[in-house]
Amino acid sequence: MPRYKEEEREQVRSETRQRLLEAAAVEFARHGYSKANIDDISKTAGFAKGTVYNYFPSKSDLMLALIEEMAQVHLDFIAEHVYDEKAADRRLEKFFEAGFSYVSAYLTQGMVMINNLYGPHAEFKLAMYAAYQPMFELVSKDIIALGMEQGVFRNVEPVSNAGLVMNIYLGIASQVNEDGKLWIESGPVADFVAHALRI
Amino acid sequence: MPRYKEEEREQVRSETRQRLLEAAAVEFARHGYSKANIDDISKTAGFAKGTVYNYFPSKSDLMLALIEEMAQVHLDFIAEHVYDEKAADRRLEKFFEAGFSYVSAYLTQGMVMINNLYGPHAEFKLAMYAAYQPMFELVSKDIIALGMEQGVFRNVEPVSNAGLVMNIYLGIASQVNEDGKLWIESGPVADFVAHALRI
Amino acid sequence: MPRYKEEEREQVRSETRQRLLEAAAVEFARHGYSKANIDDISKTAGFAKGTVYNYFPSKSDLMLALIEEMAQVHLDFIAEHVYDEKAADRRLEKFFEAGFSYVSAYLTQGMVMINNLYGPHAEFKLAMYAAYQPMFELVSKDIIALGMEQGVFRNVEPVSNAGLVMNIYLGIASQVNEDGKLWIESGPVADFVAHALRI
Amino acid sequence: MPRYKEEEREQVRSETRQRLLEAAAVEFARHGYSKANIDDISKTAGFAKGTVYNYFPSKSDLMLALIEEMAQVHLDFIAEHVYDEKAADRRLEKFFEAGFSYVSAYLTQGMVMINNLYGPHAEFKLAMYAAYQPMFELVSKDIIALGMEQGVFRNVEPVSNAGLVMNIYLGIASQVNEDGKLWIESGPVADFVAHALRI
DNA sequence: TATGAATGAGAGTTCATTCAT
DNA sequence: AATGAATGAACTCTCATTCAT
Repeated sequence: MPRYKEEEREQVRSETRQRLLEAAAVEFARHGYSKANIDDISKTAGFAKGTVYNYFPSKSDLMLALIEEMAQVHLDFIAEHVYDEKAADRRLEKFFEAGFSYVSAYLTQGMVMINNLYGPHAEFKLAMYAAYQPMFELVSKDIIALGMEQGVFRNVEPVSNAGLVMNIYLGIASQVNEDGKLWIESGPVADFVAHALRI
Repeated sequence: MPRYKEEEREQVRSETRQRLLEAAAVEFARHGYSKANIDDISKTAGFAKGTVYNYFPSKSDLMLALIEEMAQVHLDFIAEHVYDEKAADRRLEKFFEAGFSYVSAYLTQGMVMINNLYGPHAEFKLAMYAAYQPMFELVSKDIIALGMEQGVFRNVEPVSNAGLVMNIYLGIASQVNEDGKLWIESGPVADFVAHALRI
Repeated sequence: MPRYKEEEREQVRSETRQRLLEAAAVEFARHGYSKANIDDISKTAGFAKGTVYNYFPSKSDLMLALIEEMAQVHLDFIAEHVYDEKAADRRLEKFFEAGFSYVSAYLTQGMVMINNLYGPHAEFKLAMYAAYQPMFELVSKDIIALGMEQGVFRNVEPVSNAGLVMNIYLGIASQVNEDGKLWIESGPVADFVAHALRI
Repeated sequence: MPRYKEEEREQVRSETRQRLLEAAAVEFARHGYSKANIDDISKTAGFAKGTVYNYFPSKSDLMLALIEEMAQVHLDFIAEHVYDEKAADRRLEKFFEAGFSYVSAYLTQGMVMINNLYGPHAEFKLAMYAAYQPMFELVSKDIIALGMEQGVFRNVEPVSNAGLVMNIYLGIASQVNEDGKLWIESGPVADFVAHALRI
């Protein structure tokens, strides 16, 4: 049996899919979902128009797949840094630090994230909420609730305060410029939030 | 001279324009800028397609006009309440209270504001920044800087902290549901921010 | 009130619609439903592509409207001649005579009729059956059953024999060539059927 | 010489070809020629897309090959039964009986036959006429002309009357439902035609 | 001032066909 | 002999915009 051939094919498919997702992020970021067009996405990925449809049934499925992928990478990126620390206030700092690094490093993905979160497509908004649930929990449990246990944060409602923290993060993240610069650094932001939460 | 006729005509034009802007808000909110269509906007306003073009040169000019109009109403609404108070911390409370009232009362306008702020159209984003500059100044000067003068807020950078406050406001405002409900009330939010700013 | 303008508009719409239906018949006849394309239909009618969609919501709705229209004209054409006669056997002759005239005169419509009746589109086939029900009844009641009453036809089941007569008509009609010629004339066919039905 | 290997390969090719033809019949019957697609045909046959092109140069060649094959089977099926009888009127009965059995037993092939005969593809229509010529001759010579020789049929033009008989057969055959049922049985039809031809 | 018929560029999607493996 | 990834022409449908009335 041509098992070797099989694997090779799988490899090719996987790489093509990845290139398409990256190209989709670029185009969605540049023009927004509605104005981005499949032809350009394919071309950007180095393929012909039809190839997209060998991998994703429709434009919106392409976006949904991209959302999944982005959320995973984003979470991994942040978690890796946050869990380096044990103290909740240090974790808070790391959250903003890593978070801002992410949007600087992944400019296009960041824009797509923001567009979906605040944009008019209910379908994508819901998919975002679902995909970002783990990150939300990281903040509410492994930072805020933890800080309360550790006695560094005052007694607040972890869920709604996690909401505020995420809001602040995303609001600022939405304002990266095209060089990956933000109008404020992670330090002052963490500071602001720490003041709000500290005992 | 038929001055009286002139005024009457001016009156009609003004009302038609207003109805078109309101209809535009409804349709832009419902479908987003790209998917909203001129025909539906006219129909919603009770006119035929061509009428839009008698008032606005293009779809994007319609949006730009709407941005102007919305920002004005929004600012008036908030200013009216904020300037009722003299104390900066009370003004902060009023800011969130009035702000949340606005997005509850003006659901469609609120959605359009958010879509433009966080959406992919650079042109509209810039127009938003310009149009919301006065509100930004209200926060930085007449709330934060004032609070520092009054000795209730610690010594912070007024501009960047105004940015944070606006971020928090807009981030939460972006999550109104279709009944005008928000996931958090203005009290806790003002409280969170007050904690962050208070001496 | 601009009643005159209104009527004029109605007039224009009606003519445009008619031209589109005729062009559709031409293109559907020439290439079949699937291969016929909206662009060519519009062009044939002397309009741009988009105009079709100002009159018919979709390609298949265009076909359905065409089926309605054709069936009406077809029935009127045949009924006019058949009801000239009182005797059932004369009516039978007239049915084939007028029927064959119709397919000669309305070449494209005839082809579309046949394609729909015997083609793969269930939706169109059903629409055809519904639209041709009146003609079917003309044959079963006003020819066959009548002939039995008049004592010129033997006692047969009117419905299934009407089916056979329609089959014969349509089968032959399906073989018009592009000059409107048929391989057999109405006389021999009427004769064949008369022999089959005569006492 | 590996003559034995050669035969084995020939065997495989022949079976694959047959399976492809059967799958093509299924898909052409279900969706019509234009909407049927090569991918589904291959999948239905249990092969990958490319395989079709190892056997048939194009989609239309696949249809042409299918037409040949179907006409052969169809003729054999009918001839086998018709030539059992010696008397022309019995042969006529057998013709309809076997004919109707064929379309009941070979539902998909029957549909493809009808679609091609009455459909918009001139190329396929011509191929059908050529492929069904032998059956046409069977009717005109070995039934109608024979019946005239035997003195059971009146003196008619064999060719055009064979046309009528074929028309009747095909017209009725076109109305099989998906269970293989027809709206009329072969008896009454043969009877109708016998009446038409009998002295 | 308001209308709505007509336009045509543009977009998503399908799919016959090719070809390297 | 069989595979299936890639291609790109072709097609349906949408809609901002124009303009004669």
